[in-house]
This record gives sequence, structure tokens and C-alpha cells, in this order.
Amino acid sequence: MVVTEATTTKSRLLEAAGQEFAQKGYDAASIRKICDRVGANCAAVNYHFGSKEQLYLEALLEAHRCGTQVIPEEFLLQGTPAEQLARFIHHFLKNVVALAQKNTWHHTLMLREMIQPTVALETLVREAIRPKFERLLGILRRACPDVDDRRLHALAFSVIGQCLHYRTAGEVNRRLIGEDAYESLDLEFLSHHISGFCLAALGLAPPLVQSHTVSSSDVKA
Amino acid sequence: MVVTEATTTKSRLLEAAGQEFAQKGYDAASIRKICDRVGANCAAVNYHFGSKEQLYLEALLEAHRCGTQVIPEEFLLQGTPAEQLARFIHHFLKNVVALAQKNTWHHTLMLREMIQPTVALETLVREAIRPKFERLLGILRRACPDVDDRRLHALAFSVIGQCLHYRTAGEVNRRLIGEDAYESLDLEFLSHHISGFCLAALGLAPPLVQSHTVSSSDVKA
DNA sequence: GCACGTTTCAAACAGTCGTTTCAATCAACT
DNA sequence: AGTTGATTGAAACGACTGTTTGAAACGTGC
Repeated sequence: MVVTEATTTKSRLLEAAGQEFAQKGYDAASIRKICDRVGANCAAVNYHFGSKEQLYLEALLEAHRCGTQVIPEEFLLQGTPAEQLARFIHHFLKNVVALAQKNTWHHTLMLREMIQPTVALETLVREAIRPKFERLLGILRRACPDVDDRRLHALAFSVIGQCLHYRTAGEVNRRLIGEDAYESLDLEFLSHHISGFCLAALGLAPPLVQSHTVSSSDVKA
Repeated sequence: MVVTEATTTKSRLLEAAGQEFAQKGYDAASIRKICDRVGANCAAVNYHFGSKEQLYLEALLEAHRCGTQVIPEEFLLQGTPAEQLARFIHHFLKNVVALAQKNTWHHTLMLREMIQPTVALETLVREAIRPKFERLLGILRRACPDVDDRRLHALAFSVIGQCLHYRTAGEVNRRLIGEDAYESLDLEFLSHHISGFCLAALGLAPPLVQSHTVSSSDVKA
């Protein structure tokens, strides 16, 4: 599929590079294929970007520039801490995990960088990830004012880990429970589930499910 | 570092291939470097394994053969469902996430396959992952007998997601909260944290932290 | 029309990749 | 010793990689 829009060759290369890198990874992606996709000569990459590594870096920056639509601070701060957390989780699932819009390469590329870091990770964390992380820490701090930093960090990772799992291990999950069952785990359900799970753990909502009582001594049937 | 044990060339190749594939990924790893590490000729790979892809596949099988020490069923079934879940989480963190033993390539390679699947994923899921997953489902089913399958799956993913996050996003986490703070999240602390978090969410333990009460109308200070 | 800097192009560069070939080596058995 | 089959070795294969080169093509200002 050859993309030939009325934009510049450089921007078209960046777009194609983002898709190719996201899909195949840095090593497996080739600049010849990237150039072919936009109908450009393979020398164009070195002319516009200098090298393959620079192209990858610029694609990564483009990814977190386009992929991270920042929520207005004031929208996020509305309501109780519990509501703020639920809103954060919903937004995180919707945008970062991006279950619905599978054709965007931006978050896929950032995920790749997270999992197998290159020299670009430092910048990515500083520019894109840390701001969001600090917001989550703020919400959790307001929700549980008395916890120390260590517990606070672990709480944040518990929230993020649950969300990201559907991205990082999506293909495994799909095979574990079957195609149909996995598709039924849509944004709405997962958003409610993870919110309820976390809020219950924090004592900000009733337990997710009615289980055996804690006190009863049921040592297995 | 050249490894020259008294084992066969084939097994030494497999070991070196596992390390190389785990460290660099399938594409970036080269069979010449693998052979160099064990002092073998690069034709040895094609002689013993047929192709690079077959070598990768066998390394992956070796990984889940050596890396998954199955817990005796009867040890896992002791105590209440809550205790079983805590024990599962502890074991999962200890072995799969392997925070302590960083020099083993087995789980790194399997993680890679999970995140960036090849044709080998099907086998890996069937042989290594699903059995453990079914055990977790069993525990959760005993802990919450009344939930439907959809909720059950989401619960299992919440447990696994929290644990795996320290593997998949370890480097990002480290940079987000700092080296020292991340090192303080050791196996014991994380095991207790995630267990407490999940059990509280299920109503099998008191909330992790004392937060603002649910009923109070604190609309933000 | 002419010269200018920018952009594109085909071609070749040196290097690495996975794989193949075939001769040399080795251990084991008659 | 001699033969057989399994294993290793150096070298080359064709295909691909990222990168460089130098000449065309382009639009723009004089």
C-alpha cells in the first residue's frame, strides 16, 4: 500500500517509519521498506534524518507528541479522589492501552521502547511518562494521605500494571481465554472492573465481589 | 566470554542461543555471535538445528522446560483460598518475575515471546502458561464462587498484570521513582503488597490503607 | 535565460546476515 | 588396519543491511 499524500516527503517518511518500527521493531524494520511505502528513494532517510537511529528517535518523539493528548488538569481534579482515580483509569485504558483504535502506531512504539529500552527511553520517560505518573501519584496521595512513598509507588504500579497488561500480554490473554471471551472485555467493562478493584483495595468502595468472609475458617472443601 | 563446558556442542549452542535471543531479540541476535560464544563454527547451528528459526524455537521450549518448576498441586491447595492466592502471588513474583535472579534468560525469553509473538506462542501458551493460568482461575473460583467467567478472567488478569508489570516495565519504573526507591520494592514487600491489594479488593482482607471513608462527601479540599 | 540551493534519483559501497558446500576430522565397529 | 557414520572446519554463496556518492530534477530569485 503506497501512501502518497500532499504532505512533505519528510513527514510521510516519519509516519511510515513509525508504523514500521511499531510493527516490526527497530532491527527488523528496514529503511528501504519504509521508503518504498511512501514512494521515496532510500537515500531520502539519510538526507532528511541523517541515519536510521535518528529516524527512530524522531519517530519516537512524534509518537509521544501525537499520542499523549493531555487531559486538562481541572477536568482531572473534579470530584472525590475516588472519582478522580476512576477517571484516570478510564482515560489511561482508552488512550494508552487503546483497545479500540488498533491502527495507531504511537502507543505501540512507546510500549516497545518501554519494554526493550534504547538510549531514547530517558527522554521518553521525562517528557511523556513521568508527567502522567505524577498525576496518578497526586490522586493516590489525596486518596490515601497517610501512606509512605514506598507504598504509594507500589499502589501506582498496581494501577498501571493492571491496565498495561491488556497491551503487553494481549496476544497471550486472547489465547488463554479464547477470542470471544477476550473481545467481551471491552473498554467499559475493564474500566469499571479495574476502578472497582483498586477502589475496593483502598477501602474507597465495597469489595468487588461477595466472597467468603474473612473470619470463617473454610480450609477448602 | 567463551563458555566451554564438557557438555555437547548442541546443548552449549542452545544455552548461548537462549541468552543471546533473550538479550537482543530474534532479529538482532546473530547465529555467528552465538557460535562464537561457545567456540563453534557457524555451520553448527544449521547442522544441529536446521535453521535459525528452529534454534529459536528449541531455545524457547528449553526456556519453559527449565524455567517453570511446577509447584506440587497439594502444596498450592493448602489453607483458605485467600492463603492460596497469596501463595500463588508470592511464587509468581519469585519465579516468573525473578527479581532476584536476573541472570537467567529463561523467563526473559518467554516474556519476549509474550510481548512480540511469533509462531511459537501457541505452543508456549499451551505448554507453559495455560497450566499456571488454570491454577489461578481455580483459586479465584474458590475464593469467589459466585462470579461469572468474564469477571473471573478480569480478576486473573488483574493479579497477573500487577506482578508482570515489574518485569515488562522494570526499566521505566526504575527511572520513574529512582534507583534506590525501586530497589526497596523487594520480593517480600511486593508479595505482601499485591496479595493485600487483591485480597482487599475481593473482600477477603481489610483494605490496604485507611483512606477517606466512602460515604463522606469530600469533594476535594 | 541563468545561477542558486534544495530535493530526488539510480547506483554502488562495505558490511553482515542465514545458509550451503565439501573436505577434514573424529569415534566406533568389523 | 579399514570402513562407516557422525561431527566439525574454512570458505564461499546470494541476499540483504545502512550508508554514501554524484549527477540529475526541481522550484526560486535575479
